[in-house]
Amino acid sequence: METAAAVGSLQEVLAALSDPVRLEMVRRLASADEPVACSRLYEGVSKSTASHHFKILREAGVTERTVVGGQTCQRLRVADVEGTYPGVLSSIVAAAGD
Amino acid sequence: METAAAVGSLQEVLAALSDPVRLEMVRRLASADEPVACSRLYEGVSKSTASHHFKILREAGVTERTVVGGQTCQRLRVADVEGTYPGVLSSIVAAAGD
DNA sequence: TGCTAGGTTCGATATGCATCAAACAGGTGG
DNA sequence: CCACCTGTTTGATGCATATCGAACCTAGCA
Repeated sequence: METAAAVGSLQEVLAALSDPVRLEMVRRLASADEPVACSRLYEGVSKSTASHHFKILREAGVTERTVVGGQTCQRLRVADVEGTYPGVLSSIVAAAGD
Repeated sequence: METAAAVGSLQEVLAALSDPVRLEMVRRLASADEPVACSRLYEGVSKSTASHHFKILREAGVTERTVVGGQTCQRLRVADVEGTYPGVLSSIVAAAGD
């Protein structure tokens, strides 16, 4: 199982996904299927707010911070979350994807 | 599709399920698979708080209020929610069920 | 007609959280 | 070395919401 942090509690994961800004971030990460630069993941909020949301997602174990070519990126921990709560992340992303 | 109210937005549903008290209510409703009297659905909070949570769940379209033999009961709208957001409710309940 | 039991509604409180601007940090490229 | 670009941290602020007690409603029942 990867390495670092474990996926958070189901409550944490659901709370993380229940915010519109964060759900959109996750949706974009899921459709990209690779690490994405922070700045590509949000619109309409300030970067400090976005950074706050990144932290929530990270602490819930839904995303991970990686650095790709000097760029700070976020990666969706699909396998870890699906392994812990099968179907939860995928069905939510599918439902959000319209 | 039943009749009355539509299932709420995905955000509403996730927000409804992200509270521990409400998730437990849903978990009990799911395992019972039939309408359950309000008083059987919670512990540790006052009845006014519980009623507040019932309202949130109802407004999210997750549950429905029915009266069975003079008893006010809550029913999980499994089919409606699954029809709107396939897999979301079932996978969350499964994950919560440990 | 009361009486009781189970839910709901009403304020009131308090904690949480989303949001922002400003200051900070760490690379990259002139 | 110095600006610049990106993301994070730090307060501060305001709104949302979880919580409670008390009052209210509504059936059933004696």
